[in-house]
Amino acid sequence: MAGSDAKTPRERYRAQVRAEIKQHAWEQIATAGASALSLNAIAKRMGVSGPALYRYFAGRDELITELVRDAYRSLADAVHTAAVTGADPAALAHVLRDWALADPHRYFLVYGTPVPGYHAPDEITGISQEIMADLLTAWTAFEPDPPASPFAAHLADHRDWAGDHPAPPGVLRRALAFWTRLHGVLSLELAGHFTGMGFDPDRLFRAELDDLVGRAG
Amino acid sequence: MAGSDAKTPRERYRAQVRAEIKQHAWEQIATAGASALSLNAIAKRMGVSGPALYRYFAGRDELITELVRDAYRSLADAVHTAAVTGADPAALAHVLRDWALADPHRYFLVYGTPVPGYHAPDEITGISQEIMADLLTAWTAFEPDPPASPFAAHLADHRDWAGDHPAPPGVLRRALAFWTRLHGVLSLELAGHFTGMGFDPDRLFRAELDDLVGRAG
DNA sequence: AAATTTCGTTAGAAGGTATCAGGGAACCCT
DNA sequence: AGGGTTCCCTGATACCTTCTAACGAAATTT
Repeated sequence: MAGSDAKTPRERYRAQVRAEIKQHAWEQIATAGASALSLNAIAKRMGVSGPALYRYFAGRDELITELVRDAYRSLADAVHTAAVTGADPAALAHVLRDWALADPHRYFLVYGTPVPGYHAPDEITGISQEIMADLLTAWTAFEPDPPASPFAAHLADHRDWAGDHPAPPGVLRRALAFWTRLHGVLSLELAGHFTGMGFDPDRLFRAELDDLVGRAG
Repeated sequence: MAGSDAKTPRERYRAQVRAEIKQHAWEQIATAGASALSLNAIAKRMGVSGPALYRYFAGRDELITELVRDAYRSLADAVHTAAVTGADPAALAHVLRDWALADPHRYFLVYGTPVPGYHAPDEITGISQEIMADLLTAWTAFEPDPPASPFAAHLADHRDWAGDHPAPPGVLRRALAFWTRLHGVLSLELAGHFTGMGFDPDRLFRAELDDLVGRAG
């Protein structure tokens, strides 16, 4: 967990209660989604009264923001763990898919419909860049210099999202397609848009992945 | 609008009020998203008291379900209008993109994070098949017999979603990729995940589209 | 030991969904 | 045209939600 090494007992207690609140929040989210998250219900389940939670989170929004951050962090860690052991893009794709299927609501918390007034803090864009960096590295190792294209050139001219990663234009293009295409399949699958269509979502995911890595889809 | 040809004055009045409620609902959704939709606020803006709306909709859920249905219908009509005038897949893609950009919250109502207990009624799956049929027809005209693949064969064996459309396996594969890839780009763009990344989302959309129709991406 | 900070409580405002009882208007039928 | 019926709207009510404010108790610091 994050920053549980506190000095004073008060801070330790505080961190522990915050963690407990978040855990209950995750359980609620996993059950009924983020929109059903209720501070009151969490308080009731913790055996304390509603307003008590406001000592630990400024409000529902701050709690959700923290959960989004944790979810991003969790995904970035999963991807990074695989990346440092030399995983190729296909392996990273399955890490992503496994992470998404493990808790669909968590995936939607990160990549789903944006909350009305919510705006991602800078820390989250930083985590997003971490994921992108691992993706770019894996793609560079897998296919050092993919064919260029006008759009790839455009990406090379607007590479804010790539940080200072030295990936060539073709790799930027590959990593971006990797992200958007797999998200397209995953989000539709998790949202249930494939149910009743008959085919196997896992095979679609693999087919799209095969397309990305150059094999026959 | 739908079904405004009623016999009795009572039914005409009823249909008109329902339409007015839905219009206010759309304004609210376009402003702050579906989660911010409030029956009370609609009633207030219409100059009537809260419970009055329950004569016209059983509750918030039924209103949202109706809005989802209307949104689906709107997209299907937009696609179909283009399809019957001989639009190719690229033109249909831009119809989809224009429809999505015209009201992002409406797009998320259809393809966004699913509502907790909500399950799509059969009518909606029917509309979804209409869209698919237009897609399959356009792809068949554009590329009558794309190369086969193991996954395309799987699709041909599980073609519930294609109704009785006679599209060959390769076309099924094309139409599915068309849907998932464009949704991947669009949903991430509309959710704001590209803001701050630097590149032009429209160019990414076109690049993915070029990839789909066989041109160099 | 005293002062201060922190915590959790109850009370309450503001707003939401949804149900119910009743009055009154509108419609339908005779 | 009048009588009966049906439908619509309102206000009251119950039960949620987030969130603020004020108070008392407990723990930490001085």
